[in-house]
Amino acid sequence: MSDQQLLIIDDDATFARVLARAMSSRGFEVITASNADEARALTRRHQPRYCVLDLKLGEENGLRLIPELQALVPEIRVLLLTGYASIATAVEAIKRGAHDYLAKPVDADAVVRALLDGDTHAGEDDVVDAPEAPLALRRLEWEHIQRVLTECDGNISETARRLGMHRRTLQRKLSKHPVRERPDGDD
Amino acid sequence: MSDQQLLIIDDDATFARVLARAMSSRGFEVITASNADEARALTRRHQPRYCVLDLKLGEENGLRLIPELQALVPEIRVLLLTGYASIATAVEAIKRGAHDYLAKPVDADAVVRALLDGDTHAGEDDVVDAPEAPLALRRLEWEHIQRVLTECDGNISETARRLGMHRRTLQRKLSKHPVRERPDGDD
DNA sequence: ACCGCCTGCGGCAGATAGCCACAGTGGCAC
DNA sequence: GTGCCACTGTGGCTATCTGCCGCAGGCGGT
Repeated sequence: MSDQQLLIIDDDATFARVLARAMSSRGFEVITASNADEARALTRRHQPRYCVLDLKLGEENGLRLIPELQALVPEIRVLLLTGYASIATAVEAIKRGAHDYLAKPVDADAVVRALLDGDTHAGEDDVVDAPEAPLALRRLEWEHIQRVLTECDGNISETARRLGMHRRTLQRKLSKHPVRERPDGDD
Repeated sequence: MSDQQLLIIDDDATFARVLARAMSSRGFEVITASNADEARALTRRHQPRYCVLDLKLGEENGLRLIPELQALVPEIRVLLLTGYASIATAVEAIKRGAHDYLAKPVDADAVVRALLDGDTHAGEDDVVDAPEAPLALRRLEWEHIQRVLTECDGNISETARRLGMHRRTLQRKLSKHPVRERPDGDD
C-alpha cells in the first residue's frame, strides 16, 4: 500500500491543475511545483517516486533539473512532458536520465502508462489500471489545434503558420468542429 | 583525426555505400554490414569504436542489436539512423544505449558530429532547448501514431482500431512517411 | 491614402480518407 | 488435415479534405 507520490512540475498552472486532478483520481498522491526551486524543495521533503516535468519551465530548462532530482531521490522516475517536442530534446532528456518523454497533448492514461512502464515497484492495487484508450487521432489533432490557437490568442493565420498548415484548412477545420465538450472526464 | 573504425549497418546498400565513402573521406576506417549477423561478426572481429545503425534492418529491429554490440565492444558508440524517426523510437533507442539518434536524411558531417561529440553532450549550458514552434500537425500525428504502434507491438490493425481510423488509411500513412523535424537544419 | 495584417468565403485540382474486396499467411482448435 | 480467425498487403471506388489560388472587407500604423 505504498502511496505513490507524484510531483508535477509545470509553470502552466492550468495544465498542472488538470493533470493533478486526473492523476490523483488514478491513485497518485499529487504535489505540484511551478518552478525549479519549489520542485527541489518539494522533492527534498516528500521524496516522490514519480515526477512529471515540463521541459520548458519559464526561463529555466527542465532538463537540468533531472539530475538534481535524481540526486535527491535516486529511484525517482522522471517523465518529461512538453508541448514543443522534438527528437533532439527527447534524446537529450533520456540521456539525462528521464524515464520517458511525451509530447503534449497527452491524456492522463498515457502519463500513467509511461510512469508505471516497467516498474515492478508499482502496486497494481494501488494505482488504477489504465484503460487502454489512446486519443483518437481526430481528438489529438483538435486538442493540439486548440492549444496553439490559445497560445496565439485566437489568431488563426498565426496558428496556421505555426501548425504548418494552410490558413484556409484551419478555418474549415475550426468551423466544422463547433465546440466539443469533454467526452471523457479527465485529461 | 580519427583513424577510428566505424561500422555501418544498413540493409540499404546504396545508402550504406554512400555514407561509407563520405565517412572514410572524413578519416574513418569504414566497414559495412547489411544485416545483424554480419554486424555481429564484424564487430567481434574489428572491435569498432563507432557504429552507425539503421533502425529498420529488414525484418529485424536494429534496437535489439545495440546491447549486443555493446556487449562485444563496451566502448562502442552507436548512432541510430532512421528514415522513420519518431520520438517514441528515439526514446527507446537511447534507453537501450544508443549514443544518439538522427533522422535520415542526414549529411555525413552531422553523423560525424554526433559520433564524436560524446562528452560535450552532458553538462553544457547551451543544451538543446525546446524549439520555439509547436509541432506541426503532421508531426504530431506521426508521433502519436508511432507511439501507439509501438504500444501495439507493431500490430497495424490493432493500432488503427485504437486510433479510431481505418486500417487501410494507417497503412498508407505508414508507408508514406518521413516528416522532417526541422526544416531549417544547420547541417 | 497606402500598406500590412487579419478574417471570411468561394472554387478548383489533386491528395487523402473511408470502405469494400480479395489473396496470402500463420497460429490454433477440432 | 481442415476450418477458423486475425493480421497484412494490395487495388479500386467515391466522398471528403487539403493546398492554393482569388476576392472583399476590417483595422491599425505611417
